[in-house]
Amino acid sequence: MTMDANGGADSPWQPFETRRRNRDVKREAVLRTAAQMFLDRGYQKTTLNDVADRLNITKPALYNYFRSKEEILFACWMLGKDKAYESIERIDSEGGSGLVKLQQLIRDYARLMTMDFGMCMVCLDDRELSDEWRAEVRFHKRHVDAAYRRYITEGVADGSVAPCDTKLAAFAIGGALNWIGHWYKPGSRTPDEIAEQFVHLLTSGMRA
Amino acid sequence: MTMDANGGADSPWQPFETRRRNRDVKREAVLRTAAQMFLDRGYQKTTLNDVADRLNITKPALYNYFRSKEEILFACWMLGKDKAYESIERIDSEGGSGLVKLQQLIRDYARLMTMDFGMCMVCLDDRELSDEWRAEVRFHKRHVDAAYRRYITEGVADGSVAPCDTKLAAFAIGGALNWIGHWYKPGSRTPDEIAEQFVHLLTSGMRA
Amino acid sequence: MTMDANGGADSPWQPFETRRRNRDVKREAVLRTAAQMFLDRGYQKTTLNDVADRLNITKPALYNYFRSKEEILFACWMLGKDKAYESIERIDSEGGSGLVKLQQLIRDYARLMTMDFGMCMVCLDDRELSDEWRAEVRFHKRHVDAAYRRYITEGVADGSVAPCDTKLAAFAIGGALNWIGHWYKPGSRTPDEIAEQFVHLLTSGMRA
Amino acid sequence: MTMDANGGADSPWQPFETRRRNRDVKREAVLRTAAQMFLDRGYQKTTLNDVADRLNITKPALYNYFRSKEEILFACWMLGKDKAYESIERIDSEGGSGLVKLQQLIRDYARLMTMDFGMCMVCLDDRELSDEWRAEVRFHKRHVDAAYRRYITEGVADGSVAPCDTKLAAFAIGGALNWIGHWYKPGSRTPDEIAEQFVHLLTSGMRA
DNA sequence: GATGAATGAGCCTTCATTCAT
DNA sequence: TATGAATGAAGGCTCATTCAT
Repeated sequence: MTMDANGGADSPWQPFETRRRNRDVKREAVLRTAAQMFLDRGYQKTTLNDVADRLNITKPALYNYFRSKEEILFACWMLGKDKAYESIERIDSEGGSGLVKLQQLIRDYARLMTMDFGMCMVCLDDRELSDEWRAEVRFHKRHVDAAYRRYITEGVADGSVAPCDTKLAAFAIGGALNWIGHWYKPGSRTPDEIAEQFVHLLTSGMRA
Repeated sequence: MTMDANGGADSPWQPFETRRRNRDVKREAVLRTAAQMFLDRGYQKTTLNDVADRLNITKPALYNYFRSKEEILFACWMLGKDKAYESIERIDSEGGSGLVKLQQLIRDYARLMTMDFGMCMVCLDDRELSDEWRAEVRFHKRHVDAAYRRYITEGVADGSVAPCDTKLAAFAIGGALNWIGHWYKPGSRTPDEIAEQFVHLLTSGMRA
Repeated sequence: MTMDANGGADSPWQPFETRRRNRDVKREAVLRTAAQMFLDRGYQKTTLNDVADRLNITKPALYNYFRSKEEILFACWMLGKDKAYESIERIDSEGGSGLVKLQQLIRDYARLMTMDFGMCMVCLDDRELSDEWRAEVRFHKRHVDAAYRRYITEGVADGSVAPCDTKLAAFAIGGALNWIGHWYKPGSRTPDEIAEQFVHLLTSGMRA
Repeated sequence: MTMDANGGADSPWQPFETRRRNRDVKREAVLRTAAQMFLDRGYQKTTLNDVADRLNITKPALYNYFRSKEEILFACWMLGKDKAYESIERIDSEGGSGLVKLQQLIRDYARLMTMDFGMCMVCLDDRELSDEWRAEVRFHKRHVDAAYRRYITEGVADGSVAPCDTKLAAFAIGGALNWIGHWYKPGSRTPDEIAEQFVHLLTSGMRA
């Protein structure tokens, strides 16, 4: 088998940097495949053999990239979380009224819910995780939830949002958004259309 | 160690005594216990031994009331479905504007989501079920979903609801409500309070 | 439910003799039903529930007539054995040359193999029985086998049968006959036709 | 207690050592061990644990070679069938009178019945198999049976065999031979002696 | 890095049998 | 005599994980 072009000249050993990059590429492939299968048939009903088969490798090979099935699940969750955190950080840095920030978060989060790793956050059950990891997941869940509440509270304070039960309002909005992950299938409506509609549907009743 | 300290509280099976009563009572006790445990730790991670232990019986005794673990899951789901159907039928029979009907459904459904069997409908994964049963569950899910859409459509027609993307609006409302099952814990807010708040939050932006 | 005619006048308690007779009738019904089912689907794959269902009673009711499933199997075997013993006794008492006796035994045994209890002797596996019962069954098997050998030996002695390896000849004849139980289905050939043909087939080569 | 005293004799799995060899060798070892145990104590009463124990492995390891217990049973049967088919093919290719062919088949089949896989064909109950496999087994059974009938018919046609009821004659011969599997124990008579005697016993009465 | 083989733990389900009524 | 309910024991199968190569 000839070596492909992306490595060292003639040596069968690719340079360290290339090897590490290959490794990361493969790790991510495992992750993406696993995420899709977890979403498709459920975490418990997806065996590592299933995942390995789809990747054309064998089960033990997965252990080169992850220490356990649970770690794969955790990593899926973390990828989604990163996206959510990025949104929140960007929104916070951009400023604006509470309502504007809330609308931006809804927009971003709706789009996230139409993507694999976003779906993982709400479709996979954190009770599959060990105590430690579950604690971390729940911590991040609360962080996202806190952002909703914070924006609503800010909105009420700055007059852009009508007074309401902040906690329940955040749950309602979060629920509507999270649920996207449960019903979205690529098809009639694009993620952007969904996002805009949800911004409208979820905030038109909240304006001051 | 006292004999009944560990949770056999409302089990109709007294440990080794007085175990003669109505079959249906027992069947329902199995169902309620199983539902709680499924919700608490997940369907897959709940073993029939766990369920039986909590009921002070042995695993095979469960098979007097259900033919399989899966049938228990299905029965849990069906109980929740019955409640939802009752609501829809009552609302349909009582009449009123589309908006009123929608509000009534939100109210009922929010309360349902705070009860065990209601939670089962949204927290348990229908992919655990065999094809046949899953098909039935999904049929009923669509029936409930159709009610949301119907009320919205009626509201738009009778002028009580502002024109909107009916399908997405139904998903948004349904999602917010379904999600209650994922976060509700008896505590700060009563089911009725939640129901009223959700009626307000989810419909104030939809009025014509 | 009115009492049927076979008991005491007006008393709901039938006289002792009648009750005992009823009991025997029922016991035999259990036996016949069980035998047919054992033959039809195998001993292990026939559950006591199956048997009870076909009799329109419940499983524990069977225990009024038999102490265990194994005892039913044993009883089936014994019924077949009784028939075989009767044949042998009758043949011995009637006398005749060895060949005549052998032919008579073949005739009787072939017919027995077309009847339920006869089939039980060869189609049911005595390894299902406990050591004690199995020992008894095997004792009787040897007794029947011994009859074959005895008649052959007598035949050789009295000149009606050509000299041969007695033991193997008995096995060959016994095997051909026993196998009838494995293939016989009521249909093209009657038990009597089979019996006569087998007499011919199995002894025409043995004549002196 | 010595380590290898208990029967791991010909197991390719040395207890905890040197377990690297050909996959087919191991698969066949599983098969042979299972066949012996099925014959010895019956299919149902042989657990996979029993089989695994005797092979010095654990139960799930068996699943590397077979997908189910039933498949093991089926494979045992097929091995016996292959031998029978080989005989028939060879006999057909060698030609000769119907009687000669029949005698040759009796000879081969009698020897087969003294070997493990041959015994499996007649001592194991095909009702243990699923519908599909049972159908295949029965198809092959009929094929072998058809060979007996064919040779007899040919013999009658070519004058080497006296006219007779072909079907019953085939059953008689087949039964006598199959039964060998039920009584044969290595001991007083060698397989070859048995084979020769059976050729004589079963055909001397059939000559034209 | 990848694989074939093996393991240990566990779970659902079945069923003969018992017992109180 | 018959039953509904319950049990104990066991078995087949799955699967994440490990290990030697």
